[in-house]
Amino acid sequence: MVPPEGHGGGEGKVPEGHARAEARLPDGYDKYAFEPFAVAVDLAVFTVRGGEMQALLIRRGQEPYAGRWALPGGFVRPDESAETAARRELAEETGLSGTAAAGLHLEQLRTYSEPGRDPRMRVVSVAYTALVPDLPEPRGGGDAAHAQWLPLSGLGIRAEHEAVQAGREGAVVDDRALSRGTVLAFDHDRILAHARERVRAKLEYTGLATSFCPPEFTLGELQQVYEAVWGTPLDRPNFRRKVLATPGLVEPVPGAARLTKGRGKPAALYRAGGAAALHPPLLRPSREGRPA
Amino acid sequence: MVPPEGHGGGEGKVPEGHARAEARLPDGYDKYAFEPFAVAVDLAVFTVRGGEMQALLIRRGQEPYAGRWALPGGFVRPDESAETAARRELAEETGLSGTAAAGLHLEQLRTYSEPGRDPRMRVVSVAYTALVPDLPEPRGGGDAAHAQWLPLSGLGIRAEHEAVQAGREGAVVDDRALSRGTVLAFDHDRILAHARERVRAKLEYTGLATSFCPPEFTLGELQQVYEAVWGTPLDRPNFRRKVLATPGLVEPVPGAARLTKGRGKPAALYRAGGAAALHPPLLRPSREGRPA
DNA sequence: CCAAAAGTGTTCAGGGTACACCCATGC
DNA sequence: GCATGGGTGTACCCTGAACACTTTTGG
Repeated sequence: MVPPEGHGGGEGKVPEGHARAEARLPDGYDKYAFEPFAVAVDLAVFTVRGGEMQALLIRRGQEPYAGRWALPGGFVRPDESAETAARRELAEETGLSGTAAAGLHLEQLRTYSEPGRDPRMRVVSVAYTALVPDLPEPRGGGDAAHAQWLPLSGLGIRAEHEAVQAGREGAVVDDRALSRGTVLAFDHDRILAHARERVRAKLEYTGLATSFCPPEFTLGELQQVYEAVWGTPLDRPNFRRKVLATPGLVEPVPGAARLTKGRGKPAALYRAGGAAALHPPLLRPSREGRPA
Repeated sequence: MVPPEGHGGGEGKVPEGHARAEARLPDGYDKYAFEPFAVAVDLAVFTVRGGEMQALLIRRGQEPYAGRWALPGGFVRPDESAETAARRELAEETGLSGTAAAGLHLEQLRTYSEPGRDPRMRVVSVAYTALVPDLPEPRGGGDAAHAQWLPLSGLGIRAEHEAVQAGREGAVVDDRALSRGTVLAFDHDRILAHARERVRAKLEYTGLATSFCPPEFTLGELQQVYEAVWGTPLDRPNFRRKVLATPGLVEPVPGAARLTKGRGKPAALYRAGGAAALHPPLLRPSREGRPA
């Protein structure tokens, strides 16, 4: 912050830059005195389909990285925040209406600003993670049907324990050891890997898993979300008890019940609870070291 | 990302903007076709002194917000990443040499991009959190001695449970209910509150607390860090056992021992362990709801 | 000898894991 | 009836909380 002044000292720390620096007013500032940064948003949109996590990706038509998959995204417009831009892109890319997209979970992940990450110009990208339920036909409704769900397993995104082996021991996964190769355009492998790790971790201590579910869901469906994201089978009785014992995670829909796959006993329905933070957390099992 | 192309579709989604948009080349792009964004870094630098968390702040000398405290920070230069810029600013502001500052914990917090956050122009700020030990004289060694440590308790930064009361129930504190008023310049109250909450949370499941300690420290000192950050007294025997039972948190310095305040039994010395992630986590007690 | 800080031992309750068992529905 | 998924009960283990106690230093 504190643009032209530097900070407190008052010696006008404007970056010298190779920019079109005109007169740098001593008491004012010149909007165009800096090397231009483009500010964009990138979206890591996840869903759970067919028992595994999938990401919404876009096939690039032009250089650089023509033909490669990339994260959806776009520029931040002059009058909007990155958050707003991300929400707008999310609605466009999922093909949902603005009001429908407003209910989706959207969360800032982190910002990627390495100078060389786009070969054409300096682009600073604020990455967001979005979680959507398994929509019937989630692609862009109109012409932008180039968006597609792809399972993470086919994208060289490593599971955490593999990455930990590749890197050093108990690192919190800020590393780039998470993506096996360069499958996606730009640094999107890294972004997607970071986003996936964040989601995996957040399922433990937040009610995030319900964002993958439709408005009303059964505990079996919720368990499938956990199992898909963590890649671990869970004990059904214990899962059930933990979820119901966690205040604010889910709340029952009074009389409702539904069959799951045409088979078995009809299951009670639940809605997402209001609480975002879970106490106690719902820990995933094993994690190299202690048993289960 | 994917600057001038939009994404895959190929319809050149360049933001229209009130910008100096000249000819928008269909296959190329114009670096200056966008409203200029300034990209800056803001630093929330914390230490533990006198039994409480303190932040490094700077007194602003000019408008806007002249006379108010602000977070240290500065612009990202054309050839550096936000990470590099943050590291550079951290070294400048703490007065440490580059090599000494390289050892400090520095971590990206999140990015603030609301259009009106700086009244003068559009500034997108990537905020970082830094943790430093209680340095003897941590201010800028030279002329920039305007940086000062201030206890958070005097800045209207709420504790988590207060913020939770103010907001809704178990929210994960992405709210602005964390800062009581507007004490700092710009949106720095909010940034500082977010940073503090992150540090508090991260102490539970990472080895971050050692970043507040000198290279060699006693378990008593480490415990004081936890107690200061969480604002809760901890049971010494249990703390001791947990820390020593957590692989990679600390490692003993073979023969060393030191007195703590001239009094009592000399304590064994420890170094920070290599592990960043703790299993099992070191949970803080109570947290409104379950006892302790 | 006393105060202060470090370090050890022990008890006890709650929560997590594992697993056995019963219920309801479609075919 | 049988397969499939939903739901309940229970025994055991282990961690974490509480607290009593010993050790080593300076005054």
